[in-house]
Amino acid sequence: MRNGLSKDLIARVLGGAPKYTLDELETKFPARNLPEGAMVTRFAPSPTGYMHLGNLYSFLIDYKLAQQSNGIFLLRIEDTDTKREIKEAVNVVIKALSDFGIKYNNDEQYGPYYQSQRKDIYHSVAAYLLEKGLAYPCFLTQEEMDDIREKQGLAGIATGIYGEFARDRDMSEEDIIKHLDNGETPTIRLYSMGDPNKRIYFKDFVRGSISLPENNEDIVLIKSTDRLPTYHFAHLCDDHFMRITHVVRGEEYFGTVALHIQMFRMMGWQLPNYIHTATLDKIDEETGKQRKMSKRKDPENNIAFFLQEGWPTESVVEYLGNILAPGYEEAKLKGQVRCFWDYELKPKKIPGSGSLFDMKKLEWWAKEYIATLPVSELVKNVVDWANEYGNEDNKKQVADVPYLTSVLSIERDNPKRIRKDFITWQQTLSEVSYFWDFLFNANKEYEYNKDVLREFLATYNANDDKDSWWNKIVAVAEKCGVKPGEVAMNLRVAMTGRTNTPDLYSVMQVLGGERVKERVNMIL
RNA sequence: GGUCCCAUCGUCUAGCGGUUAGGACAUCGGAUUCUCAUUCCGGUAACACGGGUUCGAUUCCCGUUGGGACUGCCA
Repeated sequence: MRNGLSKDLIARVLGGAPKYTLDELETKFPARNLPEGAMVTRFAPSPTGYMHLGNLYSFLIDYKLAQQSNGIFLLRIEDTDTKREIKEAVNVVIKALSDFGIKYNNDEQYGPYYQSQRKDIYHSVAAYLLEKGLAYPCFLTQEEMDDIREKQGLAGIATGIYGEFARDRDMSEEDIIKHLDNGETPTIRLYSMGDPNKRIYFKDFVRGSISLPENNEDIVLIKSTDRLPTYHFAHLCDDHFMRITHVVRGEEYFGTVALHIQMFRMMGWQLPNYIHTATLDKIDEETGKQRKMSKRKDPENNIAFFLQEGWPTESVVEYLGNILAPGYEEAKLKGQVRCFWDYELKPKKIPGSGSLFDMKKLEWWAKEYIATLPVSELVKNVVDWANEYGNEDNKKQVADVPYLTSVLSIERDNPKRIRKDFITWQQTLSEVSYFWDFLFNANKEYEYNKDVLREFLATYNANDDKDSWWNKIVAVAEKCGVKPGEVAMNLRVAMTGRTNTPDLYSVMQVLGGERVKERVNMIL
């Protein structure tokens, strides 16, 4: 602790007098009146214009915890990095939440929810700290700090502004005034009294009891460039005054917990519960090693990728849900729960080690999910996808909804035996492309038995039921001296250009008599 | 370099001192009177290593190795 600054000096240092006292803030943002056990969580992304899988993983946990405890889930925009701000980026965040069916409840009383609009709050808390001698203005320039870091690096000691390197820690009011008169804007730094030789103990919901060395860095609380708070200070102020009970964040924040605990204790505020999640990884193609998913290298790390390719968002939720709530899949297979939102997530079970993202397993979830959909829902999803993300061909495919419906209805009547070859909305359309003449490619390579095709045409009647249709195939086979399967295969290739298709009779019914004849004649 | 986290089949995991180490995905076989898909049946496949503690370690402790995160006026 150092000498506290006078009120006038605080106002000069902060660029204005604080608007609130601590007591006023406590009254303005009172403890929430919620039932026992209700969790208040928040998703707090910085708006970069890009939402990655880690974000999704994180807000799924946040939302789930609030949902299952009858708590509250908030969205807070961490837009304090003015250098990196990107227009429209907030919309990307909001769209991501809504695409995945997540609703947030930003009740007005605890707002605003943009950190850039909460300056009064941060400055009021900073003023309190300045007054108590728990923080101080620091006039170190970027160059000076770079020098310090370099020297520390050379000496092999921890980098940062601490101890003897914290030049302005105990600067007198007179000197502070001199710097101010000189037109300099200070950063506000924490006056750290931590001793790295001592340890700080805490409980993480995922990792259990942990201890870390105390923090002795005089970290920046308020930046000089824009007078906005750093992450650490915003976390302190916002998670306290928004009355967040459970802070879910990536493991990259794990090392800063000692600092955060130090700050909460300094304020005499109740510490939130921490849940530090592990990374989502993949195997690096160049090195063959496991590594965190990367924005630059991995297109599938971008949530938008899954929307563009038409993955059912529900299946992505199921897949990630099973990772963050191990046991979910088993419960679902046993019929104990219908979907992820019915399954209780136990914070202690959230994995503490990185998971490899497994596209094959996602595909399985997607197939399973689509197979449970009524045809009308399938059609709706495919149509919506095509209109938003599809190419011109896709849009033409979905123009005739009744026809699309009959195409997608094939082999869907028996709930126990629904085909599972649809993975994404996009892939669904390409899977059935041969049903549209403008996409149909007659197969010229195949060595047709043209006698078979001629014989078939001679007796074909589009109105035949399945049995009569099959009986005719058998008859053609006998007449031509081949197996019925060969007749079917000749027809299949002629109809679709492919050797693998769903039930041939159904395909031909949907195609219709005219098209069937037309396509056979194209070969003959 | 410093600090911290993690470690069961290829992948995601169950296990909480005594189990034939279980499930799912993937993979490989077999069955299902038209291919494929589906469905059903079956198989291959794991406790990183070394020390302890214990009558007994996958499980508890220590070390090694391996992987990861952090080390910014970014979050």
